[in-house]
Amino acid sequence: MSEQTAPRTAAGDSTDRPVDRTGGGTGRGSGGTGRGSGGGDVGGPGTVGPEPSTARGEQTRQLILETALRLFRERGYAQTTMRAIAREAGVAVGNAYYYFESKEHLIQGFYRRTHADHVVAAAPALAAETDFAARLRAVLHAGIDVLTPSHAFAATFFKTAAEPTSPLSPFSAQSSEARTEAIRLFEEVLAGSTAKVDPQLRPDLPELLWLGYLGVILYWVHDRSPDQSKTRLLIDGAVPLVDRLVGLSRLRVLRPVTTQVLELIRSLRH
Amino acid sequence: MSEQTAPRTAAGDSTDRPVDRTGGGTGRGSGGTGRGSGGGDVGGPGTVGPEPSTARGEQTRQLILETALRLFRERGYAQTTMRAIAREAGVAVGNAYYYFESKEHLIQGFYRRTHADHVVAAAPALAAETDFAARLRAVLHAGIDVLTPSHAFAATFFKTAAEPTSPLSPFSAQSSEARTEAIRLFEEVLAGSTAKVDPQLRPDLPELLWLGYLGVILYWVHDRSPDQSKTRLLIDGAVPLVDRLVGLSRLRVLRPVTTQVLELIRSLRH
DNA sequence: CGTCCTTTCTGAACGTGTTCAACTTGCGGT
DNA sequence: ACCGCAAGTTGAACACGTTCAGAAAGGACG
Repeated sequence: MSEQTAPRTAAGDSTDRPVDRTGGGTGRGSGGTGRGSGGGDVGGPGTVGPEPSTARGEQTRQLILETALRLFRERGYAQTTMRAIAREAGVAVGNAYYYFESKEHLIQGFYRRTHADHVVAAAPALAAETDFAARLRAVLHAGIDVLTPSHAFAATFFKTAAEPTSPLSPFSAQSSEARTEAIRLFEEVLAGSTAKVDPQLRPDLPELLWLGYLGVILYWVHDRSPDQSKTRLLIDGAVPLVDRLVGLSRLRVLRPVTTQVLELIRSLRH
Repeated sequence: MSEQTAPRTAAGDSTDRPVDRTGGGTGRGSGGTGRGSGGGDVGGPGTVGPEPSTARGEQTRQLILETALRLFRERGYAQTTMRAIAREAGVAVGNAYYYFESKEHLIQGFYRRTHADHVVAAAPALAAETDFAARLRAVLHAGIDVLTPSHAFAATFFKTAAEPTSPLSPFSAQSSEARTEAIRLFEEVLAGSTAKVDPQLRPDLPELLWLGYLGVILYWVHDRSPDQSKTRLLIDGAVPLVDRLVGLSRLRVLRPVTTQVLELIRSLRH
């Protein structure tokens, strides 16, 4: 998809144009859904793509995104056509492309919302628990909880995230903001816990935990068991192991192994 | 892609038909490319999809596949259109669909060839070495060696393999044959080695090594370093760790952990 | 009111993967 | 020779994602 080059041959002419239909006037209520305007939240460089709003056009943007996500959930990603999204939202198909670079980019809206929900769902446990394993377990389960209603269609597009060239890849530059935010959640898992961690492991651990979370999601996507119950088994089984491993990393005897592993990981990161 | 439902609305009529062009007659030499015919190699159930050949039609099939793989390598997967494949192969576009269910299914031909090359490339080392780590390392490097010329375009479609609903997924029923074959390679790594493995781990180890290989490929796909040199680092760094881990699994003290991990994995497999 | 400008919005048109009804071939039977 | 008849082959047609030249809104300034 994203490696297209757009050949452009220019053949037809089509001189005449019907011209009619001056906007259907879809009513459009005024009251907002909260969400303070302000408009200064764009901030740092490298923010997400187009973001071309300076007025009530933001409403249109929301409307299109809302409609798209609803249809994705109702019919699935592939079954939802851009034409259908436009029709249901009461706009022209080109308008959707004014706000979103491509159909895939609509997914980023889904990511953002999902992450926000994840943070909310994890908050109570993070406020109450201090045990590392319990905190990690709660955060992982919260993530799957939030994702669960979307399993059927989420699976079909998480593949695009697996493509390296896609801007939706969790490793892409375009996702760096979302990635940092996600890692922060695991930083919090660690920070609020009583776990004693090898100091040389400490700075890298949140990112490693996030990578582990990606692994869980990868499994979840492929999980065909009812209610994805096996993913729950995976979490409950893996967390104690990770906990034990983190604890063991402080042992004198294992120090060399820890060092070796960390150095390998660091050399591979970039 | 593969979750399409094909709406079918039937609108246009188009009564007339030009009708002309009675086959271009592309010459087509007779000599075969070897490959004993027979036709009894279909064997077990669940073999790969259409497979509709009973004559020189097999030649057409080969021609189309050959052309497709060449174009993929020359221009990339997305840039190669089905029309271009058909044109270059000297057939109609519909003909390609007679032999291959979809554009994606052409990829399976690539998989098969790649795996065959992998086996060949790994053979010398497997014949010479007996050390487990050396054998594993050689097989992993051989896999990447074979894949390397295709890195640019392989990356763009390995994503489809990540989609659970795709028949190209390494976990799908349609891939079970390819999967079994790949695992056999790691079985051989183990069988020909002098390594002493915990007997409870032994039966599962080949599959786990194969999973590890998939992980290496996943990293390789995302590897943007020149010549994917980091993937080589990953292999050289991870193999000794795996080797040590396998060795440690026999220790009395670690027995419970080994058991626990194996039970988790078995419960997750299905 | 008119004139410029930017932002928003439109829908026909393009190239793509895929389908399908009809056509051509090759071959065994009579 | 003729008739089937299945395998092979064709290309127009379809729905889709995406693009683009331009129309409509909405200000700000005179």
